[in-house]
Order: sequence, then structure tokens, then C-alpha cells
Amino acid sequence: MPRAFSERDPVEVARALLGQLLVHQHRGVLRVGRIVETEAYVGPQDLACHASKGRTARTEVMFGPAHHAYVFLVYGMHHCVNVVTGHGTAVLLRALEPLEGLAGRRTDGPGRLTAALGITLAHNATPLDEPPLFLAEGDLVRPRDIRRGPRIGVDYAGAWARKPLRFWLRDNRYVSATP
DNA sequence: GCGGTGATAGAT
DNA sequence: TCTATCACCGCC
Repeated sequence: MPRAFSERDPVEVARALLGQLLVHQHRGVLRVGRIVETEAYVGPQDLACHASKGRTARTEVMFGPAHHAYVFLVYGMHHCVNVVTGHGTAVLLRALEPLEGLAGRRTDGPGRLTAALGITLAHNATPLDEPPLFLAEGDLVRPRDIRRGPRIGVDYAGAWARKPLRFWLRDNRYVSATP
């Protein structure tokens, strides 16, 4: 995918990423999943978005060029990967449909997704249009097959927690469980 | 439902 | 330096 893909409003990108492929190439091993669930984090004003802390060492990548990876560690053990859409915005990848190199691995949920593909903090700030970690063109998704609802795990964000910024493919078995 | 785990940000 | 907090997950 070209970098221009991610140089758009994060909500548009969150929808457009559904059906696209996330690929990780590591020491000759190829792992590929189809993106089936995303969440938009829409900028410094969004209290659920890490960029609401302003520009810090951690959030700086979100203010850099679009189409780069923002990877962070939560709860001391789980990595989460985002597609940076610039200006302090990003799209969290929450679930994949396994396509290649993922036999027997669960890819529903942001922590399981990164564990299955082998994504770590080493991938933070890397461009997503070249190996080892990149986005590739998948299939076209019909707008009617996209569902939306509140984001997961951000209850602390008040009214921002209730905004429908989570997107997923209707009836897809790999979408993570809804609380 | 509960707690592990370590990076981060802000306080001290 | 210390401490609270956390875009989760597996097991109870």
C-alpha cells in the first residue's frame, strides 16, 4: 500500500483498513493476516488517544509521517500496533483473519494479533510500506458489511469512550469478543 | 471476577 | 527516585 493511503482522516483510514493485509517478514518466515477490526484514535483532543498527553517521547511517532507503525506495550506484557495517520492520530489494529504462517495462532484481539505476527517495540516508528512489517492490498469491502461501535477498554476517557470509533467486518468470526 | 507485568508520565 | 496507571489476556 502507498503511504498516501494513511494520509487521511483516521476514521476514513480505520474503515479503509478493513480487508487489507498486514504482513510480517522475519528471517524468511512470512506471516499474513487480513484486517477485520480497527479503532480510530482521533487526536490530542481525544482523551482515549495517547496523543492527548501531548508530544512526548512515546507519542512523538503519532505526530510524525503517516503510514508508520506506532507500537506500545500495555500491562507489561501485551503489544499493540497502530497505523499512524499523522497529527497525533492513529488506527489501532484489533483483529486479523489468519491467511498465512499463522496456523494454530489466535489473531483476535490487539495483544494476540501482535504476539501471533511477532510484532514488538522494535517495530515502533518503522514505515509500513516496506519489510519487515508492511500493509498490502487485500480485498474490497462493501460499506454495508462494516459495523461500528464504541472502542474497547477506554472507559476512563469519559464521553470519548462512547463515541463509535471501533469498526469491524460484519459476521466475521475473527473479530474480538465484545464486552 | 482477578491479577501479572514493565514502560510511561507526572509527582516528589 | 517513587508511584499510579494502563488501547490486554488467561485463568479462576
